[in-house]
Amino acid sequence: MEPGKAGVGKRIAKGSRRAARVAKPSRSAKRTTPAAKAARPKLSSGDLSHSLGYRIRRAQLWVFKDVSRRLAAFDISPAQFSVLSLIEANPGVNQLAIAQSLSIERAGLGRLVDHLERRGLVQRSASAINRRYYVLYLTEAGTALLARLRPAIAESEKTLAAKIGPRAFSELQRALSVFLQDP
Amino acid sequence: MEPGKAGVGKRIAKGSRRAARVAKPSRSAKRTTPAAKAARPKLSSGDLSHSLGYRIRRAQLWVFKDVSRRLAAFDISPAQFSVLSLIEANPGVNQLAIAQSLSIERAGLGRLVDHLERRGLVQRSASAINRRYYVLYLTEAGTALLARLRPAIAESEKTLAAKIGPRAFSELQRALSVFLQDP
DNA sequence: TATTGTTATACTCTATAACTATA
DNA sequence: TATAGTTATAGAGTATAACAATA
Repeated sequence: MEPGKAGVGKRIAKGSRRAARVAKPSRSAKRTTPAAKAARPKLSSGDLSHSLGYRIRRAQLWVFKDVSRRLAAFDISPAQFSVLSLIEANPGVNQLAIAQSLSIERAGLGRLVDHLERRGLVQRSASAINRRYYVLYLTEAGTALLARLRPAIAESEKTLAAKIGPRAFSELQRALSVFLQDP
Repeated sequence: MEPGKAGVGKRIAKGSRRAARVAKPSRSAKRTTPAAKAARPKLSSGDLSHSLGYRIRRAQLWVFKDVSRRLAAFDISPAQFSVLSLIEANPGVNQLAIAQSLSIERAGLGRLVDHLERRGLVQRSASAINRRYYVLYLTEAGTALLARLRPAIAESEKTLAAKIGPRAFSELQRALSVFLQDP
């Protein structure tokens, strides 16, 4: 069958009014279902659930959702936490080294550090020996915040370990350690 | 130390010319380093490498990079592959069921299905019994493409298994299976 | 009134590319 | 010529919010 055949691609504009957007504040949405969601017949996941990529994505969704929720109490994202941790472990690093270590684009990392600097968590100063570099340090505020973030991360892991069992948790940690080497 | 003190936040506009953007086509960039990248001293990852979230992200980077590269040969993303797989395993599903099963927003899924429909891989037709529904089926082209995608995924997993060892691979699969249950 | 799907908006990530300043 | 960093841009993904059609 060729692409674009047999009724495929019809979809007559079902609601083509636009540009209304009056921002009516009342009638606050609740478009996520309360119940009647459990009453739906579950989908077969087919081969998908056997694929490693799918499983890793499920794991990431689970773990990141919980970690993000806990870090959000400090207005910090997982990526920001990683950067703070790396700066603390390597005082005076430059931005490119962090970007490469975390597999983040240097442009994106620059914006991220901008934000941390504006919040007074990171000090960015020009290197004396090579003026192309910015060297990064945690401020006292950054060090203090990081000390409060770590227990939040630990709480998250403890919760997961309790949910899946400490044995399964440590096996998971061990199995994932193969990815810590170079990419 | 308060935020915004002691030289923090200075950053004197180091290159404030903008709006040049002439799109000179020659001199094609090569801004990623050829060598001299191995010569850099490696960063200490500090506590970060012990955190589960960090390990899962490393794993995801590794696996998705390889899978994406292989699927890109068919101009398909991992998310599109998942949707095609789910439609094949559940002919006649509606969009919301897929979105919930994959933890994708329904708005984003709509755009994704739009794309697959335009390529003639998915047929989207109105349900006869409930006219709010679109029911989704793979076209013959979609079925045929999926049959060619699966070996690409299998190749990727085989490559990883060879790299880390079949024992480590199956332990990884088993350890990750705890996330297949409900979130 | 609740549900399915679409559209719009915004914000983040990612990936490129071009540019400045420096080496 | 190569490197560190910034800026701009475009594409995805995510998260809301509003809306139409339908139940």
